[in-house]
Amino acid sequence: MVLGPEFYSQDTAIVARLLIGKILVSTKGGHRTSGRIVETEAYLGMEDEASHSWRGPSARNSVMFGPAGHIYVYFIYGMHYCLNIVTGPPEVGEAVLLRALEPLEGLGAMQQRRGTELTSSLASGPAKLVQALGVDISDNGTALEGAEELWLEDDGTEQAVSSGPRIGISRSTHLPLRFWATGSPFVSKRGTPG
DNA sequence: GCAAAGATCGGCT
DNA sequence: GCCGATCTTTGCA
Repeated sequence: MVLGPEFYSQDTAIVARLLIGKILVSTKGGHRTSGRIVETEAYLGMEDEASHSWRGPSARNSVMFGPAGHIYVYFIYGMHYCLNIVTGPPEVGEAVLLRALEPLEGLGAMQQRRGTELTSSLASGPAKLVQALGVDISDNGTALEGAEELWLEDDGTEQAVSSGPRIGISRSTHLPLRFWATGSPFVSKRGTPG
């Protein structure tokens, strides 16, 4: 089944945890590619100084203050995009960063886009999964439900989930808002724990 | 206006 | 484990 707004409107940390095991599907560029989400991070509103939204709405983060279930894509480090899903009520500006996928469909297209044949390197990082699925800034602000190029599915898989501090940030580092599929070899490297 | 940091990755030591 | 690539956004003058 395809997930709808009532799913994304829940508490952001809950959504981040529930997203582990769900399937992200892309048909961009005429290739069907998909992967199971194995790692996410929650980014909250003004109490979370690591979140783009903590100082309030701006030109870049405005999508975070829009409807839940929409996509927030941003450009970082001069060369990478990251993919987020807007969550919670619109006025607080919260979202979940997708950090890693286990590749399922369209391995050939992913290998071509990523320039590697190593399955464990195709989508094991936030910028990697964006590249593997052909996502770019044109997806910023689009809705997941009813989309023709990018959406999420639930195939009923039950997945054990671990949690811990987020990666690659310098503020609010103590918050345990990172979630990953316990024992999965497809999570991003810098987050070692099982 | 300018300077610095940033939710990263890949290559090299 | 460290470093450079590369450019947008933000903070401060």
